[in-house]
Amino acid sequence: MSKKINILLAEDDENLGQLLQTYLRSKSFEVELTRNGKTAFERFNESKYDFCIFDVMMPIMDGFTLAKEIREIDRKVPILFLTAKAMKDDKLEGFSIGADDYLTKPFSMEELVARINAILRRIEIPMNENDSSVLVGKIEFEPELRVLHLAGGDKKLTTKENQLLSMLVKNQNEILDRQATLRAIWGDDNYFNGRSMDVYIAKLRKLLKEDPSIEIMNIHGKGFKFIVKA
Amino acid sequence: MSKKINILLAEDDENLGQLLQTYLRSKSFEVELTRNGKTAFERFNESKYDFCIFDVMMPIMDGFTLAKEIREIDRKVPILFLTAKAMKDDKLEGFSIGADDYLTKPFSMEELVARINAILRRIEIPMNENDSSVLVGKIEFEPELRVLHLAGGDKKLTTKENQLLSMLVKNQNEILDRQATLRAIWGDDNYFNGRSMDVYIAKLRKLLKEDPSIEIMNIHGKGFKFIVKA
DNA sequence: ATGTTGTGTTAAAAAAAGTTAACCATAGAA
DNA sequence: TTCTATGGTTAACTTTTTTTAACACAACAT
Repeated sequence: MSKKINILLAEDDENLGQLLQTYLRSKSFEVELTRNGKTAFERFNESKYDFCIFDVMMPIMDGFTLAKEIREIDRKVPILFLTAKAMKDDKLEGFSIGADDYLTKPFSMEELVARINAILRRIEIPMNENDSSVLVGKIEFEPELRVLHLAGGDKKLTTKENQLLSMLVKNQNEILDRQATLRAIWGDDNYFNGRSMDVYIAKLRKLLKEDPSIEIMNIHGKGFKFIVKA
Repeated sequence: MSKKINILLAEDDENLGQLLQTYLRSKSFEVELTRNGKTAFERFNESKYDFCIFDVMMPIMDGFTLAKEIREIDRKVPILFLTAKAMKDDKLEGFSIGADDYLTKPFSMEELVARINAILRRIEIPMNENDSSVLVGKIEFEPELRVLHLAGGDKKLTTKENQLLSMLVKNQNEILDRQATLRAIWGDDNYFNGRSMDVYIAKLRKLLKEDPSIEIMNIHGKGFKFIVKA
């Protein structure tokens, strides 16, 4: 659905760094790993990150200093500290810089992800994709408004029609997995939901047949493929 | 000067509750104190709060349940838990509900305020708006006064019309969950209340139809989505 | 080929939502 | 007090949306 979240991770401990990167990637985050505050700051200025995770104690430039630097050029990007010391003063120093949270080592991966998600819920994730209007073949499709602009006039789509067409278009020229789609839209991939989906495929084919360059192709046993011929 | 932050505090311990309220007020927060989850939920639906602080263990309705209810109708308002138990499971349960932070008793007042500020830094505090007036499309809506300024003249809204429109507007462009809304406004989501809600949706559509850029869209089986077209 | 499973399609049934009006409770006016 | 205006609920009927059924056919396996 939404774009992947970009995380900038600064952790000098080789093992922990790798572990975090691997785990977070498995949770569908984009993770850039740096080994100290200096390089982290450089990376921050080169790319756009949605989230920062900094170890407090690092060589060359520590996490607090790094955060302070970053806050001067970006007062909103969320920062979460990892710290070995559980001292209260540290906590406060972190927050006064503008940290959003901190975790004391050792911590569980689940808790880290839970906290990241709690913070992310707050912020507006700027999506570049302007999916307010998509041109599919010759037909204009507005998923947000659930409208298809056909030659004969606008056609309002129902909830299910809209969801299914959205997924097809988003994965155009790729196989849209049958089971995954059923779970995504119907919540469960039982037999009847499957038949229901087939009914909607038929409806969409009928709606889109005014543009012969569009085809919803069935991949036997796999799913459907939305194709727009050149 | 920015407007005061409105905090909804739910704490059954008389002493701690008073203490927190007093301290937070001294820090220039507006604090509403409630003694259990049930009344807190009612208060939440009546007014607008920028921040929630909930004790986990409370009579009648506990903090987690309260948070779960609130998250269904407001997925953004920050929630911080106060808990006596330091059990890891509890932490996770809290975060998965969408908590932003938690503090284990006993905690220091300074740390509480530091954490509140850390979280508030993230969110857009809609302060400038004399939240007594919202512009929705071309139509001005004053939830506090329960008035819609229509082209033909002012229209006084009934309690239910006002509550429903408020919730729709507050969650505009997002799905307003049918069940959650029923629980929030009608207290219970039985069949008849559902039909009643549909009647009010019809009334609101009729009222708002003078602005064609406004649409109350039904998401079959889920709820309604208040949309203002560009 | 033959049987089995998956898909295409249309129609009927069921569920959800839209709409209008009748109904009911209650608070204030007469 | 009764009457009336108001807000809210229930009822009745309509339309829309979704699911299930039915039957035909295609794809695949044996």
